[in-house]
Amino acid sequence: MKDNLDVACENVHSFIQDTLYVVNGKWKLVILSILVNNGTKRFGELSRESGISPRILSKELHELELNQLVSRRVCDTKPVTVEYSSTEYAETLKEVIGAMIRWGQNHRKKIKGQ
Amino acid sequence: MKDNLDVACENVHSFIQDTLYVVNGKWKLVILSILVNNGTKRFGELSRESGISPRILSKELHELELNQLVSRRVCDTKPVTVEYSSTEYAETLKEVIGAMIRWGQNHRKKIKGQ
DNA sequence: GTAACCAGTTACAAAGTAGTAAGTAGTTAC
DNA sequence: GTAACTACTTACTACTTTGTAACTGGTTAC
Repeated sequence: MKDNLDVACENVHSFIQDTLYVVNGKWKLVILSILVNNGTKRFGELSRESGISPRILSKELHELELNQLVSRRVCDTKPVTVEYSSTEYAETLKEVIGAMIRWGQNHRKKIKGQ
Repeated sequence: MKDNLDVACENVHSFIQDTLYVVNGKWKLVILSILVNNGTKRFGELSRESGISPRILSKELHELELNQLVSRRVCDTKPVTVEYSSTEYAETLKEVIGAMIRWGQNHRKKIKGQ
């Protein structure tokens, strides 16, 4: 026991909680997966593509920025636009995001088959 | 773009949502990480070790059972005890759980260093 | 000046989530 | 019979999260 994951800590679950604290809610990992996979997006693009309403999107992006997972850049285009990108630190979440994408794909297959 | 994770789907984020739908909330991944890492636990043990109150724990275990991630076994001991184990299907979540544990560890290190 | 586009924000309502505290039910030890 | 242990369940409360709809403020095109 305890060695089936390459971690041998007694309170392994506290690390899970730390991670969940940062990427909590319905949307943060969705936003990050879009930015990490597809690159920079504007506010409106993100809202349309993810289906997140402006209010929520704005809040989530603020929180992601606080945790240095997303960076915001204002462009002086004719109607001002704002670009959001995933940071270098967000790249460290790729493993988590990738694992969740693969599990979701597999799970959908499993559910369909039943 | 789009090839930095080994998935090339337009709506990769919908798979994330599928996964989140199954392991949503503050506690499901914590419970699973305990069962996957430490093996079978009784109801009371799980409650004490995780700090989850009986009400919530009961609810979460029911939902995990519905999704075939946890199995319940009643033992006819003197005061009846109930054993909860992670299922084979839960093993497929190891990648997700492991990734989150490693990220949590790394993140805690990063926060401390700042 | 009116309409349109962008990036939000505000007010409000609804729904979901978590927690506490106490109770139930069955068995056992004294 | 009373207390204690197990595994829950119930009632109630409080808080958080999410959503909708409408509005702000700045710029441009007609």
